[in-house]
Amino acid sequence: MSVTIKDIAKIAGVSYATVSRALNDHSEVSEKTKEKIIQITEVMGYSPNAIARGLVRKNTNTIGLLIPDITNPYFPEVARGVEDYAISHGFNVFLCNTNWEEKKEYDYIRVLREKRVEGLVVAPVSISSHQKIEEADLKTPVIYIGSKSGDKNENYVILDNAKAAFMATEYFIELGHENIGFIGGYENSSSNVDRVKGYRDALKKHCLEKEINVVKSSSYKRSSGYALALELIKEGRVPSAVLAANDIIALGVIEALETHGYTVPGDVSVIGFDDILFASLPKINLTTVAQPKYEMGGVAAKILLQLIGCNNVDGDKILNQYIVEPKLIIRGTCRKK
Amino acid sequence: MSVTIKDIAKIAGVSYATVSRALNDHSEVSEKTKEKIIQITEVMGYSPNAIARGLVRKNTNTIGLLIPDITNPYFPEVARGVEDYAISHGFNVFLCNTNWEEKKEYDYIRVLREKRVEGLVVAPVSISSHQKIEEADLKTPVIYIGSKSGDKNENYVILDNAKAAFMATEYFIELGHENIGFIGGYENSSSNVDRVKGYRDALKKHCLEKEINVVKSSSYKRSSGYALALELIKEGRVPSAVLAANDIIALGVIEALETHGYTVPGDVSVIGFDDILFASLPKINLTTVAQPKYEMGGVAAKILLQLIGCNNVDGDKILNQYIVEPKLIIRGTCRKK
DNA sequence: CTGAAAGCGCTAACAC
DNA sequence: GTGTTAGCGCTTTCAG
Repeated sequence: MSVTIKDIAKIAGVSYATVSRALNDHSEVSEKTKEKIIQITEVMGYSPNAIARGLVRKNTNTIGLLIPDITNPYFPEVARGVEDYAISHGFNVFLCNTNWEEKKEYDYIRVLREKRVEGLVVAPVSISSHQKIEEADLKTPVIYIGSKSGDKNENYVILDNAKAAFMATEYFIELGHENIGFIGGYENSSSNVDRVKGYRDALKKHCLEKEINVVKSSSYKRSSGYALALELIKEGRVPSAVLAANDIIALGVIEALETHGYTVPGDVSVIGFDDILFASLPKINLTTVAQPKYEMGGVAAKILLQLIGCNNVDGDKILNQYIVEPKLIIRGTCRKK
Repeated sequence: MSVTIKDIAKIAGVSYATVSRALNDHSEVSEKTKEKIIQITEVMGYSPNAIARGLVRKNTNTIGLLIPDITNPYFPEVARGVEDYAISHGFNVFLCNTNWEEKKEYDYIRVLREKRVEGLVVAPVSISSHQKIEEADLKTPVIYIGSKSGDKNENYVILDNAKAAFMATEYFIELGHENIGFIGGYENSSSNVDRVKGYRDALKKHCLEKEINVVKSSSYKRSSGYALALELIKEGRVPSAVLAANDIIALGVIEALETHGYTVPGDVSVIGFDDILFASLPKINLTTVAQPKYEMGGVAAKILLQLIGCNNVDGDKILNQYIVEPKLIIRGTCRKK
């Protein structure tokens, strides 16, 4: 098959241990033989077999990245962050899209384990993913992005979701809104729970809680935002402001509203989460709670590599539980009531 | 370290070959021992070592996917297509984002080769990627998405770009436009070249070629569309219609135009390529040439698996050079001149 | 500085 | 049915 270390040893007239040493830049090889070997290596188009090397060295220099929806611009941005950090520290990343399916997530975890990735950064499908991963007993560090289960020993990087929702809701209130709804993603996702909490706390603080507040959840998709908003319209209880659990849901909400005679922000104000690239388009101009996506990915990768024990990790140690401050980006989808 | 086949053999009181056979479902193992082994396997949390298996079987059941910009919604959609097909046929995919950098692409090819992926689907950074990959002499099948070099033996799935651009340009002409510009991506990308050709052919056919047609190219990014449109504005030669090489460029063009006092489609009509998800938002409502992204990914994966010799491949054989028919999606960014 | 040899975890003949 | 053994391509002692 492909050329091996033995082939090149034969040609160079040395033992294949020497070839190995030369290729791995061990100091105890004479410059002369090293050069010779490297040259042969090149003419023969030798490519080291990472599989074989991994077997003896017991490492793969690979981490896994589990993402639920590569189609939501939030995640590619995060992925770029972890990838860039990992690559620049000698690790490759195996990016897997779980498509919001628990089974797919589970299958990937199994496969990645078999492939002996040295760590996992996971943006879980749901809160139960944490337990599932715990049970899988990977023996390999795991860091969560955007989700936490409450386990004290868990590693995560996450937006301060409660605070973020609180901020956004208070902003609505400052604008004079009293009937504020929340349209969420997966009801049992960690961030959804925290965002509902922040939203409720803000209402409570301003004594706006008596209202029959609308809180709906289904999934983190545009279609779901659309469908939920449609329900509201049909039920005749469209609030004057809605906080959506992410930008694409917000986009779906706006779409439903506008195709049914409501104007945004004229009739209803909308705030999203994430600040995806498309939120800033003049025509979209969505008010939203920003997350430093790329940076969060980088931080997650850094923490993971720390955990793996990669000593290349640059700069100071980071805490294993990293909470990001939210930032409200005020654009054009909100208006004074 | 982690539990191996030998550990479980010892406990089961059999040779480790038997364990291997049981785990791989070879028929020549008694049901009884098989069951026993599988049970031990579970209590001990055994996970087969894909590295070791790969070494002896000489396969990895993994393909590589090179994508230039995971941040452009076009590519995640394609990626999902290849991933879904690959997964359902027993292959995993190593998704790599080259970020439009030749070096990164090159590095990934090297790494993927070392990891012994069994095939590559690549959406190249530029036309020179083909040669580079050719020279790398992977000994592994490669299929290109959205790009071809002219090499007759090459495998690809691609939109009929010339036809697509021709269609779009003729549509402009039907609407009465005579001053039509083209704002491209990378000048030396295969699709850009073909699209310029289609655009020029359409102008030629309708004797509109004498005009000093604007053809500008830089990169497949929104910022580049914005910058190029800005140039046009400053040079005072804004056409009445512009064909953009993809949707995010189109979005950038529209953004530049609208923030400088032009209206779309009032003053200038715009057509993009790809029909990304966001193009269909009512507020964007971009007229565009659609590509069946997900399907193209699936087809690419299918062809690649055929090439690899995976006999699971379902249905009929597909040609190794698959050209997709373009489809013009007429929405709201074009108007009669 | 270099060679010989063991062994990483597993599969696949080949025996019995 | 099951055990024995060689070996996948490489790194790494241990000698010399």
